[in-house]
Amino acid sequence: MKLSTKSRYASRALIELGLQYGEGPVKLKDISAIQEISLKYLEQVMFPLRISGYVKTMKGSQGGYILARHPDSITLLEIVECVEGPIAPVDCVDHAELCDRSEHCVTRDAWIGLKNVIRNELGKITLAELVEKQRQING
Amino acid sequence: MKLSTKSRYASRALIELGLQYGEGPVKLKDISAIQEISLKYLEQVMFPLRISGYVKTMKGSQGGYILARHPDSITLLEIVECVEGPIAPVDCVDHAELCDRSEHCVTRDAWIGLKNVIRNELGKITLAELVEKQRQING
DNA sequence: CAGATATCCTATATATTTAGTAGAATATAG
DNA sequence: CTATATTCTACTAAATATATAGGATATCTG
Repeated sequence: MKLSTKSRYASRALIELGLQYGEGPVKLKDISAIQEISLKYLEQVMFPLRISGYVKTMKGSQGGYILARHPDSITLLEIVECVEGPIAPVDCVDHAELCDRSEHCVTRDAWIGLKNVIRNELGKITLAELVEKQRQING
Repeated sequence: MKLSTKSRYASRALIELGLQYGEGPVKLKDISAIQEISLKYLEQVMFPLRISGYVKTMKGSQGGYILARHPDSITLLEIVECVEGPIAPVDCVDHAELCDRSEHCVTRDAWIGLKNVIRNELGKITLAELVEKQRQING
């Protein structure tokens, strides 16, 4: 039951973008330095976030990343599922056909319940909240 | 955010033991056949459950496994954490010292909240409930 | 006591996933 | 034109997951 570094890096990167929301593009190089994340790896982590429309980019000098949506409208669930794929503690939860016993499996029902509480919890946390907390910490 | 096969196999194996609770030992060979789990792998999965006192074993002919505790007193959380180790979506949740920024990390707070809802959900589900549902399915 | 059986213990193997690294191509500001 | 930043593709090392294998040990039964 671990999140990969992709979720963690993506969350922290988007918080950095949130801190600069409305103030022009932020370079990955800067995020990489502040958050101590490999630049090259961060580029890959950001890729699906761009494809899914959470961030926009501008190439070239003075380019960088900006949030494509208001921080209020982005949840931690969206970030995690975007970079990590759909959250499901067991594959059969989303794909019953993977296992013969899915139709009459009591544990599967438990895993479905688990999936729901995880998604519900992460869905309640918005990027805006995280950014605001970060602002208070930064002072 | 995946559970390993250990959690899934352990849960299903303990349900089988629960179905026979009070009726003598159950052989892994039988569980292996019913649940379609490799016998040799199942032996390894059961090991920590014995060490932690969830099951007792009897060697030799007519031997096998029995629950060492009443199904009412065993939760899915205990089973999962026994075979898989403590549940924490990110390592820093249980070990703040792993990361310099733990003290002032807003994402870590979110991961702690996530850990809590996961453990709470799994902690509410008892083996007895799962066994009872399985009985109804078996007819 | 002998033999069948089932667990116990340790070692090894394979496949997949994770977490990066590397380098060249593309686009843009100045 | 040049420096800069993203884009795209490929590759790799390490860790983890998922087993398989074989022999040792203990126990019931005849």
